[in-house]
Amino acid sequence: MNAIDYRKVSDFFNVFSHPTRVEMIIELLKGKKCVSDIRELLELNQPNVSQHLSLLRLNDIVDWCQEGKRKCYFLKNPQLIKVIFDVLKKNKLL
Amino acid sequence: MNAIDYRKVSDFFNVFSHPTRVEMIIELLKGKKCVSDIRELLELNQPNVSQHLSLLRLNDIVDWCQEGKRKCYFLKNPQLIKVIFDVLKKNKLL
DNA sequence: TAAAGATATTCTAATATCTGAATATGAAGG
DNA sequence: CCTTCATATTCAGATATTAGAATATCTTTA
Repeated sequence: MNAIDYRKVSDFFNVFSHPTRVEMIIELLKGKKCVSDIRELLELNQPNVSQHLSLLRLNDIVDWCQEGKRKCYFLKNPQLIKVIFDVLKKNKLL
Repeated sequence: MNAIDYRKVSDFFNVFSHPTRVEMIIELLKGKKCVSDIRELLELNQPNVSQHLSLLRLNDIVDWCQEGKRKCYFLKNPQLIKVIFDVLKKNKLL
């Protein structure tokens, strides 16, 4: 009973295991952004942005809302992300 | 100046992005263990354990000491790991 | 409803990662 | 030193992930 789901944990961390996604998440920590904002900020092509966002979506890290023609992405639980990144900062990992 | 090294961050998270390594780390959180202890606990073959441990070593998550014929592995910064996993627990991710 | 802009999906090639088998290295005891 | 036990490294095949091109799907507005 109450066995740890190691896969669930590793899937969560896997979201953060690519530099592009880390950068996306750090940008989203500053506030909601639409796909083309992210595309320009990170200087990536659109499908690449979209693919990484879809992984973030599937892992419940982000959600989005429609704003006109744009889809605006935001962190579902910014507090969680903030806490984790603060821990990294304290440990000189960020 | 002070640019974030996204690769460094993603490399750190990558360590935790495999269920076997998550399980290893959780076991090491309970205390120092030698390779064969880990092998038996996780029911893995020896090279596999060794490979995952080497990744943990290269990323400065663990260190080891010789005890007789055995190599005993331990977390370099258990406090950091503990804090991160506590955050996960609070968020029902663990 | 047609057109245009914004985003998503699919596909492919390149690359990275994982596993397990074989082999190598290193330590302790005789 | 030689043997044995413990661990590490190397290698090859299988699998997964990534970037980018081509294409499809929404959404809004005319």
